[in-house]
Amino acid sequence: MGRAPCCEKMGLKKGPWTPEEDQILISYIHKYGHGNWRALPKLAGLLRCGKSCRLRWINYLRPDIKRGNFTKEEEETIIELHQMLGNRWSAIAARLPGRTDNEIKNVWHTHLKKRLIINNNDDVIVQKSKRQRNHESYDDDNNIKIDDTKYDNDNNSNNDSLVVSSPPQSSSSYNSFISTDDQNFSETMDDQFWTEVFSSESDENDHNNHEFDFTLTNSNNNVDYDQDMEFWFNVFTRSADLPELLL
DNA sequence: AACAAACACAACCGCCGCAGG
DNA sequence: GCCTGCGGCGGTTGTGTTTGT
Repeated sequence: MGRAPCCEKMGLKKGPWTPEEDQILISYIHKYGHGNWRALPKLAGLLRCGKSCRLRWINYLRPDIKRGNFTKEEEETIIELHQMLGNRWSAIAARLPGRTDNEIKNVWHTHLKKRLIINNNDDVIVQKSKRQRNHESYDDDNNIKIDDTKYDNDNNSNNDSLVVSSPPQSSSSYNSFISTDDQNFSETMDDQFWTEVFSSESDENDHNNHEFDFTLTNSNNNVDYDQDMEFWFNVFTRSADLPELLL
């Protein structure tokens, strides 16, 4: 038997904090600080355990917490740091001023993880949520349609994800399983950089399900596959200026 | 409009490492 | 060296909200 949970003690309250409790905690910490979390609730007159007080203060009440949605830059930083540090949320939070480990963890699990997965073959998988799968998605900035995807049936029989194979190191073409609306696709790609879209094929019985193989070339006509994960993430989430990525 | 499914996020749980006795 | 208490951390859950059917 492990140690009993601290909040199971008689009379200690659990669940969401009330504004009154918040105010008591804030006032106490402003006056006396939080030297001893275990003793704090009793001294402050709160029917909470020390852990609960600490969590509430660190994750919600602290004055230096930045509220609101994560910016694109913050999300990219999280992805980068997660590549380096793994699930060390507190270490990641330390590099994102105003954000808490809990918040970052939540964002990762609810947004980022579902959008970006590296499988055993080092393939980059951009996975769509079930809700996303039911809708057509457009990037507000460039109008690229990112729906109508062809899903990888071998690995994802439930059609949950879009698999992008690792770029070949010596081949002159990069085969992608990207499927998109060909008209939107060609309109948004700068011909100077994205010079060719070829061998497109579509299922005659399903006109919403197109598949393209395409070649990526930069302005010097040099194929450039050697991009890091962030690049591919940006490409498939349409969160960056695509042609500039190839410069 | 009602219900179900999916999402978002605050909060809890349990483990671990460290410090002090 | 061992035990205990505490803070900190990461995983998980609970619940309110949003979106889809």
